[in-house]
This record gives sequence, C-alpha cells and structure tokens, in this order.
Amino acid sequence: MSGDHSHNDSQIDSGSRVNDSHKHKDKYKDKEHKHKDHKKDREREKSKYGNSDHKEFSEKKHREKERIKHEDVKGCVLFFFRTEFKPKKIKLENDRVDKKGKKRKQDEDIKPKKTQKNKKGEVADGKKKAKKEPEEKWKWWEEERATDGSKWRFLEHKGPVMAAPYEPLPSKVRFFYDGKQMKLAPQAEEVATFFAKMLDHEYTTKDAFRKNFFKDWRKEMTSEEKSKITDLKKCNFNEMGEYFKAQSEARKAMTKDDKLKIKVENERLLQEYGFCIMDNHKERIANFRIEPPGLFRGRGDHPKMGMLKRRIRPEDIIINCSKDSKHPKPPPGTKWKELRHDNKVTWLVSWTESIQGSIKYIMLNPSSRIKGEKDWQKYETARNLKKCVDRLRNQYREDWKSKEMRIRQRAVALYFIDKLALRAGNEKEEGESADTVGCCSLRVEHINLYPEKDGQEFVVEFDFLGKDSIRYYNKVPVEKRVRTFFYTSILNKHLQELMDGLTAKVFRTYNASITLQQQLKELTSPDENLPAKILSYNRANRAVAILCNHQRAPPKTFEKSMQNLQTKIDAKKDQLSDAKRDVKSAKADLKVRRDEKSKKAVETKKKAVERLEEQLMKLEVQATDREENKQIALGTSKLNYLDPRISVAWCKKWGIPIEKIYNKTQREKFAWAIDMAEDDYEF
DNA sequence: CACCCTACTTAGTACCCGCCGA
DNA sequence: TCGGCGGGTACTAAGTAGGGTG
Repeated sequence: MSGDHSHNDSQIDSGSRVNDSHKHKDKYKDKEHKHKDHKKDREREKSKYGNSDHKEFSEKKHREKERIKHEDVKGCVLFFFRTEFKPKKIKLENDRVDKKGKKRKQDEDIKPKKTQKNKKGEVADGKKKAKKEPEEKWKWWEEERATDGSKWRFLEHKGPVMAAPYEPLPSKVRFFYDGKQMKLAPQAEEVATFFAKMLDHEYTTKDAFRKNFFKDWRKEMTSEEKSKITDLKKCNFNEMGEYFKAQSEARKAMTKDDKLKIKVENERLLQEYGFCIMDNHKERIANFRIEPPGLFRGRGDHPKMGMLKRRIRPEDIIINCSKDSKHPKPPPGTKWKELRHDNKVTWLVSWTESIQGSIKYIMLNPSSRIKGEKDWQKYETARNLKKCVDRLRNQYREDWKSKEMRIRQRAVALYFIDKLALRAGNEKEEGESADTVGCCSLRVEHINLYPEKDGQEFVVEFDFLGKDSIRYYNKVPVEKRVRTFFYTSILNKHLQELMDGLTAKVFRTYNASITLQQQLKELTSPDENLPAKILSYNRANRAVAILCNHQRAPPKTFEKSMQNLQTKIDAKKDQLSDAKRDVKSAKADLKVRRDEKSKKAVETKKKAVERLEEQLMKLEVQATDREENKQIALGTSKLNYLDPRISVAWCKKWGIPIEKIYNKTQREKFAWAIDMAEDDYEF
C-alpha cells in the first residue's frame, strides 16, 4: 500500500537502528557517564567544524530569539524550529448534555462515607440498567460528558497534608565550621540538614550544586551566622549525616508493632485526605501532600541544582472547591492564600514553587473520571489521526517541494515528529533548566548529515539530550527529498488545520499505539504458551518504548539478578535431566514388569518432566525478557501512550488474564478500557 | 504575534514493603 | 527469621500546549 509508506518499517523493523542505539547505549553504563560523554561528543562536534561561523555559533549557542540560520560545512542550513502549534478546541465525540445537573444537590445526598462510592444507582441517570456488579464500580464512561468546559459541578475535599514541621537536631549532633563547633539557629540548621542528608550523593560534589546551595543557605542564616560561615568547604556536616543514617537504620530496625502504628497512621491520613467528592462520587486524590522543603534536584546538567526549595505555608496555598461544599480548614492560626471556586479546572490545591516559580497542583488519581475521560479522549484523537494520516503524510511530502521555505521546514519537522516520534520541542528559557531539546528546538550541533553511511544513502544522525536529559541517539536513513530539503525546517502551526484536535504529541500517541497493535499482530503466535505470549507482548511494548526513547538506568542489581536467574535455570536444567533419566529407568522397569504400577510410575515421571520443562521455559523466557529490558522502561509507554483497549483486546483474544498485563493500579486506571473493549477492537 | 501564565500530561527514580528462599 | 529482590508506588521534575494580553 503506497499510503502506508515505509514509515513503520523504518521504526520497528529497522533492526539496524535498534541495534545501533543499543550498541551505543552499552557504552554508557550510567547517566553520569552518558552526560559526560555526551558533552565530549558535543565538544568534538564543535571542533570538527573549524570555521569561524561555527565558533561564533557555539558561543552564541541558542541565545538567539530570532530564527537565525547557520551554515554548516556541507553548506546545509538548519533552522531552529519553534513550536507554534495553535490550540484547537477538541470536541468530545460524545458530548454530554447534562439534564440532571441542576437537580442534584450534592451536599445533601452525598456524605463522604466509605459506603458512598458504591452508590451509583441514583447517580447515573438512566443508566441504572442491570449493571449490578458485585463491586458496583462507577462506570463514568457510560455517562455523558459536559460540553460547557466545566470540569465538575461539585467538589469537596479536606485540603492538603502539610509537610511535617522541622524538628531541631538534638544538641549532641554537632556542626563544625573550620574545625570549630557551632550551633546553628533552627532556620539555618534545617537547610544544613538537607545538605547533610545528601552527603554521600555525588550531587554534593558538583560545583553548581554547592554554589547554589551555599547561596540559598546563607539567606537562611542569622547575620551572625552569615558573617562566620563564608566558605562551604569549611563546613563539616558529618555528624549530621551520621545522625540521619542512624535514624534511618533505626527506622528499619523498628519493631513490627511500631511499624504497624505508622502504617495505621498513614492509612488514616489517606482515608481523611486522600479522597474527595466530585460530582457525587468519592474519588482518589493523586498527591495530597504538600511537597516538603529540601534541596532542588534537577535532572541532567541543571543550572539550579542545589537551590533551596522552600517550605510551603498555608499562606502560599490556593484551595479550589465548590462554593457549597464544606471548605477545607487551614491549620490552626493560619490562613490559605486564597479560596476559589473554579470549576473550569481540575485541581484541588495549588501553590507556587520557589525554584522555577511554576505552579504545582494537587489533582486526582488516574483512576478518576476526570483523568480517565481525558485519557480516553486522547486515544480517540489519535485514532482520528489514523484516519487521515495517509493524507497528512502525502501532504508533508508534497510540502518538501514547496517554494516557501517555511513550509518546507514545517514539513521536515513534521516528518521527524511522525517518523521518529520526537517530541515537539518547545522553546525554553536559557539558564533556567538543563539544555535539552525536542524536534523544533534542535540545533545544528545535534545533527550530522551523511550522503552515505554504512552502506545507506542519506543518513541523518541525531544526537541530543531530550526530556529529562535522556540522550537520543539515532541514525536514520531518510528519503531523498528530505535530504534535499533537510537543511531548512521550521515549526508548523498548521496541524490543527489538518485535523481537529491535532497537535505534535498526538503523533507520539498514534505511532505508539499503532505500533503496539501491529507488533502484537506480528509477534503473537497462536500455539505459544502463556509465558511466551507474554514475552511477545513485552516485546511489542518494548518496540514502542524504543520508538519513544524511554530509557532507564540499568537497575543496580541487574547483573546480580541475571546471575541468580541463570543459577536457577542451571539448577532447573539439572533437575530436568535427572527427571528424564528417571523416565528412562521407569520405562525400563515397565518393560520388565509389565504391571499397572510401573505403568503409572512412567506416567508420573513423564508428568514431572513436562512440568520441569515448562518451568525451565518460563525461566528462560523471563531471562530473555529481562535482558532485553535492561535499559528500556516499559512503564511510561504502557501508562501514557498505548491505547489500553489494544491490550485488553489482545488479552481477550488470546485468553490471557488481564492481570498478566496490568497490575492493580493499572487496571484501575484503565477500567474504562477493560470494560468496553472487545476482542476485535481495532485502534 | 510574541510573550507569559496556567493547566495538565509525561517522565525517571528513590524508596518502600511484602514475599521468598536460605 | 532474616536478608535480599523485585514490583509497585510516591514523588516531583520536565515536558506540551491552551489561552490571555498588550
């Protein structure tokens, strides 16, 4: 099919690509390494271009606000992409007309009791039906959705759980400055403990971290302290550090009883603060605790690492709830910053964080209606893209020929977003965060062009740090036209014109989901047993994770756990050969005796062999799976990119228990999909 | 349109806890 | 009974993108 272009082949089947990236990754055993080496790479990159243009470029880096073009040695021009996607209203495919809304007096017929959540009859208008599951979970997906942009009609909650107040250190725990003991006032002491707790983390050796920490720490000091403490190197936090280590040891060594007490208390807190009432239903809150103060740990080479994340007080907190709900009370003697009643948003609590000045929120759990609807909708948008993706792809190919540079650039950006599942790459303020990029913020230094490489024509080599400073490295043979036009690219704004609700990230969702579906089709063989099928599923999942570049640091215990597994496998093999020998001798016995008893014995022994073979197989599959998964994170794609209905359908089709694919939390999040998808679901 | 703020999704990791084998 | 390990979760950073403003 011409419309189906080489797209997916190049993503998944291009074994070379996958292998390449793996090979590459192997060189980078841990993150730190990765970053350093990456820097080196970049250095090399720069020096490679000896010309002054490039020196100038690297000095200026991406400071330019305007789109400036830069020539590289090959005479290619790369434009900075920018995201200029303009939002478009997303229409829900089944907009809800709420006829009942007015009539409902939530505060009357809802009491935040445990039994509440199972009352659904009176809520789901006209949907009472016979859906009397034993557990009677609320099926919000069978109800209609609001059309007016309101996110809820009633919202009641107890507010956040504040961070535990600071407890000053016992006086026996000393701090030394320049070899002399010094008692710090609680304010400065608290901040010092943050540092002390991180002492054996390598963060504390980084210049930026130390500099930022020290600067912010000094702000918390009394003037006396400030005048004394002028050099971080002269600070000795060791006793503090030891103290906290001892504390955590003590916590581990606590009696069962004490541990239980803590557990009970946590449970109480969860019951009290972990739920809210939203539109007649008790819903779980995702993060009901205010983030405690501490030292900021950015990811990658973050310019603000080590800065003090200050303590959030009630006076910093905005509460959002229904006017007619029981409002959460601030702690005694304090006030909230603001109490508002905005049902156009989904959050319950917000505050401004002190590092970037961004707003943090308390919101609902993924299992909640409000998150679930949105998630469902996301996949519906991606399915809409499926319907017109051929047209779009043809269009951007056409656009490569456009006379207008902007259009060509836009088309190239879109091509990479589509083909490589790159993120859009929004503009970031320099110096505010780690230097990471996405498709539209790629700079010349992130790309190499080869007319010919490794026997392939027109190869583009990407090497950059993306979200979370995760390295993206990939060599991609591109279509000739792209090469021709590659040097020009700019951001597009027109996605919305192409399709209702289309944004750059929809491509990631679409390509991830369609890839899973295809891979499942391809990899699942009917006569495989269950573990093998699950391996196939994981492999399909893995293909997506690779596409989306979802990496993880290899678990610290990886080598060891592989060894353990291998030991188990070896042991199992031994058992198996023993068992086989047993069968043989039993058979020999049977030949001689020819009685029922020996016949039975043969049968049992055979059974044992079968059982062992199965167990062995299971272990081997597990080993393969784990090995292949060494530095690939499946969770992110599973949770955020793969239409759960594809997985549900696959399970139904092959008789796989859903529990094998989704754990409890995931089943709660995807309850809608589990309920609605049949075995023939097509993404 | 550039800029800025806000809202919400996506992301990796630290850590916890229950379980399992020694 | 204990230590380790492995899955699950909590945490919170870091993205995308909508929407308002001047």
